[in-house]
Amino acid sequence: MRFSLPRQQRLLKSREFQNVFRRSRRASDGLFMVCARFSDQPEPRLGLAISKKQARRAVDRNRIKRHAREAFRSLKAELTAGDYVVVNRASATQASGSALRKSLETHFRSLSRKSARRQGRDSA
RNA sequence: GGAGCCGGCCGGGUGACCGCUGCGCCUUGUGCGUGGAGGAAAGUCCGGGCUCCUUCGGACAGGGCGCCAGGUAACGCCUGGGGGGCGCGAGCCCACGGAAAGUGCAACAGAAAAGAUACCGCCACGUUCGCGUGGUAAGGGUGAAAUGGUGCGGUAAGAGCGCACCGCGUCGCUGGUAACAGCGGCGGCAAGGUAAACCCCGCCCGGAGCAAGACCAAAUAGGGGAGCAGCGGCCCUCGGGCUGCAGCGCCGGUUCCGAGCGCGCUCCCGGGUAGGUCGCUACAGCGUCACGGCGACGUGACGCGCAGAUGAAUGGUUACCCUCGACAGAACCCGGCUUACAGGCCGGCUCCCCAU
RNA sequence: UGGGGGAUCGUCUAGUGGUAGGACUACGGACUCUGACUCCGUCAACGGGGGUUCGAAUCCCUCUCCCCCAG
Repeated sequence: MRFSLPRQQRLLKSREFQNVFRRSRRASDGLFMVCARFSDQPEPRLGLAISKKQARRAVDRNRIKRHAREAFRSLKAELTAGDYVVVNRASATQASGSALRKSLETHFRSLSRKSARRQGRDSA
């Protein structure tokens, strides 16, 4: 099932998050920062780092996480393999659902494109 | 028709496709079926269950509660009643025990802030006409609060000084389980306020919290050095073991005592690690009916199975409809309280206006 | 998720029921030829709401915000 998002394609351990944060490409705006570390694993994987500091209410955190998962799931097929971590900024709490989706999709695509260019240059 | 009071309830709906997650099933596949947030899941303000800590007993601290009766596992909650206050009313609100056990406090103002006194006054006497002495607390004035209130009598002026009514205290009777109420007698104004000041009285309370705690597997370690090690008995492989007293420690997050428990002790150095399972949802459970009760609630019968994640699940896209959707997301579980909340529904009741 | 602590001038703080005090800063003045130092003065606060009390920063209830601890 191409559009599914099982737990194997999620980042769960603290070590895995540290691994991404240590060396990663980043894209950000007022709503999110997305970090990506590319590797030769078969599928792209998603990690969520939705902080309580930036989204105080549980409802807001859950909403942001749902939109992040959904955006990743729908775009997964066209993304380069690697680990992606989504970090929320303060204004994401007030943003509408469609704005969150749009921002996330932009970040995922641009990071994926950068990696494709880099890999092309390396092979050439 | 308008204004208002009380109680209860709902919290977008129906499909399609793509996803997440618990459980079940089998033909184990990216399969099928089925379940999947709240009335507050929130704040963590109370009360319990559960788990561990030796919750053992007592004393003293400390904390909480506070009209009466009942409900409940328990409560600071709820129900009914009493008293007080607000409202025309339906109704609403109240930390509502004790000031005659003791201690403290009351700034400023005021004569005086609690067994003390007299500023302006009033009255009598004296007078050098300035005032002095004595009586008095009705009037003025201060203050948040001033030694019962109103009226009549009384008097030099006054005063519970006397009387009536009210208030207060006390005794009795009646009603009520009680809080309390009513009636009657007596007392004769004493006993001011403040207890969300200390306190007294009565009742209650051990502490920590599922990151509690239990289990499984793996790995690592089962060390090294220094100092000090009372008295007695027994065993024996002569180095230890068991045991009594003494001693030391714990006595569990307040302390002490008793009981109890543990024991070679103290210091220094070194090594070492984190995965999984259970706890985890079936119980003070939910619904309907009947019975008891004014009610909270209880009892019985029948029916139902209703989230259990662990970076943490309920979403996305789309179609249609409507009154265009508030506050807000379970994390061990219940009972309350408090706070937030678009809009709407149902039932009962009060007041005002109009018509008949 | 659970537990604990806190909120007073712009900043750091004192204040256990009776006029909110101090230091630094800011502003004004004095001193100086000018500046610094020093001295004098001024401005400025009890997180919000409710209750108890004659009177609340202080006592009680409630809400909001901030910080810390436990993986």
